[in-house]
Amino acid sequence: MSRVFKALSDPSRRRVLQLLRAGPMSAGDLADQFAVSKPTMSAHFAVLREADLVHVEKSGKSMIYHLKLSVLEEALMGFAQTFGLGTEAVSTLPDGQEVLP
Amino acid sequence: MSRVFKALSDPSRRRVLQLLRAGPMSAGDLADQFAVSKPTMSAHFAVLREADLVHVEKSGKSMIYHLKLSVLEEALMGFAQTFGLGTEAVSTLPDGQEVLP
DNA sequence: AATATATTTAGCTAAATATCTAAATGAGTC
DNA sequence: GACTCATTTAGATATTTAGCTAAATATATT
Repeated sequence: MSRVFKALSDPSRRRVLQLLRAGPMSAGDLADQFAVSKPTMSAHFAVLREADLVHVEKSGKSMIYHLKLSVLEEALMGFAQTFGLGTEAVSTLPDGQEVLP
Repeated sequence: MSRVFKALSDPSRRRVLQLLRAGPMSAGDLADQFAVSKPTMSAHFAVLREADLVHVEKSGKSMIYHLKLSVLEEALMGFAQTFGLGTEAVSTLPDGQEVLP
């Protein structure tokens, strides 16, 4: 849990996760989106791996990173729930309409 | 946002927030729940203040800390939402039953 | 086998963090 | 005003972090 929040405490790492939302991406393609050196990004990837927020698949000479959305969800929502957050029934019905008893 | 996640990345600080869920508490009473020195806890409190997760009220010679649940909620759920998390309509209806169109 | 490409590891610096003890500040109390 | 209690600040040290360049590793390609 600490590792997840630590991972999320850096804007670059949060952006990596956002990029991976759209689908798996190689380390190089990810790194190209950032202004820092590739070794620096590699270190960020390592932090995300240690937090188990991504999973890597080897493909030829590339490393393909995948977002582990379920892990993010579990950590974020699990923690939120310990504060009673995130589980209130929020209506998605048109305004004024209700589910009848 | 970074500051919030940084604040949440420490177990002691997360526990401080949990303790404050039950209601406001003084710095000393909070610190008594932990094995580290008071100055160390004071530093943790400062991190929580900088993340705007708590607010402090002076009372006599004590400092009373309050949880800012709304700030925690905004940060946590706001971030979750950028991943499509936390807003899925989770049915609270009896199994098999549905809202008709 | 030599070369090229993709990524990580090594080794470094600078800055931030967590911890401590001792000292300073602030607010009641005698 | 002197004393006590609650908390924070100062100063020291050890660890971690983010960043860099240069080197190493692994896989393809020629």
